[in-house]
Amino acid sequence: MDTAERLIRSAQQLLWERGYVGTSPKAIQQLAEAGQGSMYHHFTGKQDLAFQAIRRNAEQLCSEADERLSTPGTFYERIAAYLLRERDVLRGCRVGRLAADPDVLASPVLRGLLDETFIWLNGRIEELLVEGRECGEFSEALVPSDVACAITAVVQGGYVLAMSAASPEPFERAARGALNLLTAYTT
Amino acid sequence: MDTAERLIRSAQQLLWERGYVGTSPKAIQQLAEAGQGSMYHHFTGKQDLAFQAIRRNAEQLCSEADERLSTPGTFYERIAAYLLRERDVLRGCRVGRLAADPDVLASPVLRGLLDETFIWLNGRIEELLVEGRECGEFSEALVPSDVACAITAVVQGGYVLAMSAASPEPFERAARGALNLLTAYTT
DNA sequence: GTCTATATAGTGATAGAC
DNA sequence: GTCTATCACTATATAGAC
Repeated sequence: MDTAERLIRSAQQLLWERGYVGTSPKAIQQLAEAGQGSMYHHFTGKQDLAFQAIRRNAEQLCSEADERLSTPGTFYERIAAYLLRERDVLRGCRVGRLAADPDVLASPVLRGLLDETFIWLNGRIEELLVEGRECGEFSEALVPSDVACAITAVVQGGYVLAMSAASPEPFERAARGALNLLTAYTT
Repeated sequence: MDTAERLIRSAQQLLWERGYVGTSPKAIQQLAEAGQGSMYHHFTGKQDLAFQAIRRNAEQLCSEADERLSTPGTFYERIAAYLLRERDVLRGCRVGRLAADPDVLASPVLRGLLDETFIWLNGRIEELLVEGRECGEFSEALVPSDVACAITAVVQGGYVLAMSAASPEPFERAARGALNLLTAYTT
């Protein structure tokens, strides 16, 4: 694996674990076993490297989510598969965590990566709800665009609660709670 | 207002806006118009001051939430009043934001403040759901402990989505989505 | 209680040799 | 492409005068 690749992967890991402000170029270099000079040869600076690392993390998140959401079964089951999938909850969300980072919020280009990710995720869930409603699995009273957003939010908020508690339990309860509510709209 | 109080309030504001890692003692001093010496006279260091500021922010959050949750009306209406209350969504949650901060997570005493806050908030919402179920407003199929957690998570996740989008809209949709789901369980 | 001076370490980047 | 040197700046404190 070449140096640029090692730098990106190290940045991916550290951004996930510590956010942008909490991650220094030096820490990335050490984890990647690369020198100062290497990093600034391959990337223009911290933000450039972070951009590529965050994009990579976002792609992986979308890919993993899509896997569960595309599972066979009813639409309810597919959403349940997504919400209840095994996760290392206490690592937090590799994308959502950055939404609390002042430097990310101040940078339209970095924040844009988060925005895109959630737009995609939300849209994907909304599709399932729309289809589920059309085929009669969900009640007509269900509002797909709002409920999709609520489901996405439950996951992100579940991480926040779990990190605060230093326990995966609040995440799991929130996920079960969302499904419990969704059940009421299944016919 | 005395110096210690000004320092605490300045810290409250900066911690809310920028998190713990993103807030330096110097920035707090400048906002409070206090000198280096003053701060270290009244507090043992950054963490001590932050602890008191976060506790204050947490108390205010609980107090404001309780106000809406204690409103007159049906239990559904009280939860709706909480979810739909006017907020400056793009400021984020003054407590939840810190759940992404590596230094806060590494400090049991700081993290404990977040944990306590969400335990209280969750418990308060669960009470309403339990009472609402007992009086027949909600279906017996509703699981209060899980749904309470989901509601708390929707709010926290709503902030994450809104900050990412630099728009309050995702928060509002998530809140409406949660209520849309809850409606299905009202009799 | 508040001030200024000082200290150690870290941050984010640039320069130029190899 | 990588290395070391250097830089200006900030972070988080401590010391001691006033």
